[in-house]
Amino acid sequence: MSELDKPYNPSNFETNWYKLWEEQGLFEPTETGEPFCMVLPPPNVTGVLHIGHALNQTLQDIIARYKRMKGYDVLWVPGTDHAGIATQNVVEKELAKKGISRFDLGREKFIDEVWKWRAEYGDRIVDQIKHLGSSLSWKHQRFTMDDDMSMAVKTVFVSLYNKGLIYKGNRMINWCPRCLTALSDLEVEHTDKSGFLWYIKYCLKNDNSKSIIVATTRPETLFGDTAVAVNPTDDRYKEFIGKTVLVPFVNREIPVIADDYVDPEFGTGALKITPAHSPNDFEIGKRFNLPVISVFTDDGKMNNQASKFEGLDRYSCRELVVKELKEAALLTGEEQYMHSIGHCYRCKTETEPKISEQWFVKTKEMAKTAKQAIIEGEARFVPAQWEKTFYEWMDNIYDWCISRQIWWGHRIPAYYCDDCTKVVVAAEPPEKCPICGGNMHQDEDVLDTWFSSALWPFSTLGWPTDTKLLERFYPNSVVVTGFDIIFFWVARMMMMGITFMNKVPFRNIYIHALIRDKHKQKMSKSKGNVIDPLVVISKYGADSVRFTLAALSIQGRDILLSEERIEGFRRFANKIWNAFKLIKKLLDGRIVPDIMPQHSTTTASCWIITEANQTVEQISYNLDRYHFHEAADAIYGFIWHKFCDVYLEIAKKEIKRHPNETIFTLAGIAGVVLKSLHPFMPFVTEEIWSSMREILQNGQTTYLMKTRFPKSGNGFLADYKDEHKNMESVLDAVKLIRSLKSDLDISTREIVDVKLISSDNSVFYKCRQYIEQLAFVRIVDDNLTGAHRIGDSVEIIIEATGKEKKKAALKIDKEAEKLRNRIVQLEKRLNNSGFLEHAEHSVVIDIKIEHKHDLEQIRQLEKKILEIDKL
RNA sequence: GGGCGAUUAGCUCAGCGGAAGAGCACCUGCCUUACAAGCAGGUGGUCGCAGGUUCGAACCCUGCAUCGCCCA
Repeated sequence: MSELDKPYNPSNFETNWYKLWEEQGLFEPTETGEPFCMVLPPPNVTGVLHIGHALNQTLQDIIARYKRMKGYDVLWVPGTDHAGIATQNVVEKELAKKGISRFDLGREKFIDEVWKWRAEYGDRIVDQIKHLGSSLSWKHQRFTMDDDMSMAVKTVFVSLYNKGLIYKGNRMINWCPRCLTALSDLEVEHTDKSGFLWYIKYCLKNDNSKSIIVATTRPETLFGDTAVAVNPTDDRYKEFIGKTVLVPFVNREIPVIADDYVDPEFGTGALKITPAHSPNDFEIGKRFNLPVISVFTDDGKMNNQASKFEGLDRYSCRELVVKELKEAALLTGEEQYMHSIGHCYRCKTETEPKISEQWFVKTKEMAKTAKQAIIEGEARFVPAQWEKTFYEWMDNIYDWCISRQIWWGHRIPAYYCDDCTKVVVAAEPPEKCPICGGNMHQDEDVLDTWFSSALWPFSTLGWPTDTKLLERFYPNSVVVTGFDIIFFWVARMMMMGITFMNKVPFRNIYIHALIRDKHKQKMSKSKGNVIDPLVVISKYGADSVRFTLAALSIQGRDILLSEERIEGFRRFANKIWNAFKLIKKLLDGRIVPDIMPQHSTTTASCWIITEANQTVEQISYNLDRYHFHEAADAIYGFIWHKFCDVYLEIAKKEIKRHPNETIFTLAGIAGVVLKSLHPFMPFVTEEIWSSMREILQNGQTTYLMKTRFPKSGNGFLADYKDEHKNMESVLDAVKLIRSLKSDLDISTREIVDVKLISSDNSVFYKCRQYIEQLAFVRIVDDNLTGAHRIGDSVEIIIEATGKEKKKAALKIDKEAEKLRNRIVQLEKRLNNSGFLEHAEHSVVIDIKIEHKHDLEQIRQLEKKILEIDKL
């Protein structure tokens, strides 16, 4: 028994197809056709597939399959990211369960543990990806810590260092006291939190009676204060400038300084200056040559600068300081205050600004070039609105802190001499110091994970080796990603790509939305509103999940996803399944002739071919510009409301009247449907294709995946304008009859007599069988008296009693009302000389035609109303 | 504080100068030989507010309001 004879159940076949496609090498590039390349944004090796991945990959897979079917040579590079901090955290947690810290193991053994972990769990997300149907070129799979990826990283580092674009410097960075590493600006998430603004009294040295009150959100940093600053124009504090005040608890003498930076409106207009713990204060400190006194240890505790508070963590210290200030009458106020606090993007711990010696990439020039490339159209954002955001960021970029004080990652290829100050930066470790011959030791730090992913579009293709792959597939065609990593990833790929390949890394940058729940809430485990792609795939099938994500992908809008939506599109999959069950039955094993008639002869065939032609055009047009929603909508509407609702219904009988014509059209359109749906729903379409192999493929074995995407206007698909118009008139009549029958309380399936009146009756006579079949009527020539309905091209009459007629007439009244309003509108325009003079000629003509048509219709309607009134 | 975006049917959104559309939801009939996971019919909107440009505005411009996101 073929699968098609059973009810639709995607779990019966999805996994098998993926295995087959992969085994047959259908995901790999073929070296024929125009090259088309994408790199998958590499998911974290520690990660599990979430719905965001599902969206990202669905869209890419639609592109990949579509392009393949269009004859492109598609390379879609898969891979995973070593995710430095995240992975290290995961493995450290595992070890902690056994009571072991990474310091117990030491660097080498710890790294071994991470590799072991990777060997065991690293393929988890890769397996999950396959459930989605993503047609990734697995033979080209990469991991950011592979040897050749490491070589690319080292080569880039050395080159940038030699160009002076990488330097080591002592600067203010963001520090995570839990991960114990520096972070880049981007890796700090700012969120508004409710805190307090405390007002603290700093007494004048030698004059306890006078004091200056500062406002601060961080009283625990006062041990690091080295000045109090006021605005030079602030009259309140003029007398204090240049004087000395005492830091509470430690009584350190610090100056009162005047600086424009201070906002007199904020707090008391006086600021405590702690250069070691605030970027702004650090700048002021530089201007005034203030000492920099750090009060925290690396793990966020108070150090020996905090006198008796030493050893407390930052938060308890804050509490205690406030309490004791209160007791000492140095706290003059306390108010609720919302302020923005930085958090580590990996562990959500509050970060600390910290002065530290780190490695940096000079980004200003590279950013300028990257921006220029977008301006000149070398690469293009879709939707274009992201350009502005991109420019904004590139204009305000700071140097990128790339060193991390962790162990898992690409170790910085810088070597220091044990005996002198020589530093060697090289891909290969130097044996001896080139100056003094001393031993060299490598920098302890590793690089920011994003440093290696910035090279992804060319490192995965073999760079720095000059490979065929690189030559063929760089620049990549498009990169598809979420807006949340435009800066983390896209911008850095742009900078690195241009610097090392002299070309942008990709021509198009498609930015997709974020997925939220149906209440517009972000999905999060703590809220319990996550949709697990693997769960919904097993419930509804990957095809339904994919189609849902594509259908909801409207440019520039967030996706509001719920299981109900997926369920809805599963109905669509089911509809398709059943439609093909019917097609198979209708074709009854007949092989479609090789030579198809060049011109269709029946009205219904011409109509459905025309509709299919237009649908294929719409899908191509919209996929080419990344309008996934519109493309999905076109195929959905065509299949359900044109092919199933109309053509298949007609075909049930038409196949007896015009067997050849109908078989050819049915099979032809069936092929078009499967092919144009395949990028969206690869599994069910391939399954149906295979079960109809004899019929649709003339007995040959081919994968649907390998067939060509339907082309509009290719001889089979064409616009049969006249017949299409005729069919629309027929469908108009059907709609009128169904509606009138419903108003007359005649059941849908009850066959009644109907009379059609039209200025050109030939169409309705030619197609009378369609009408009779679809509307369940008998078309008669007798002059019926009864209820009427008037449409655009035809008037219909069904016999009815007076009472029913009155009921049906209500509708006519309503229609007449609408029509009259419309005519008034049209006449207003036609009587407006401005309109006649300025409007485009064709518009005026259209309006005139419409007006004439409406007048004719209202005339008929009013005639009917008169007749009915006489009853 | 700076920037970006949104505001159209009950909900989610198309439309982005020629006069209001879809899907879902809802209501009413139907167990109809592919599908009740279905079929047929139907209800529903001064397109956020106020000005302006235009013969003509949901669409362009200017303000305002509300919401969301990013950056400081």
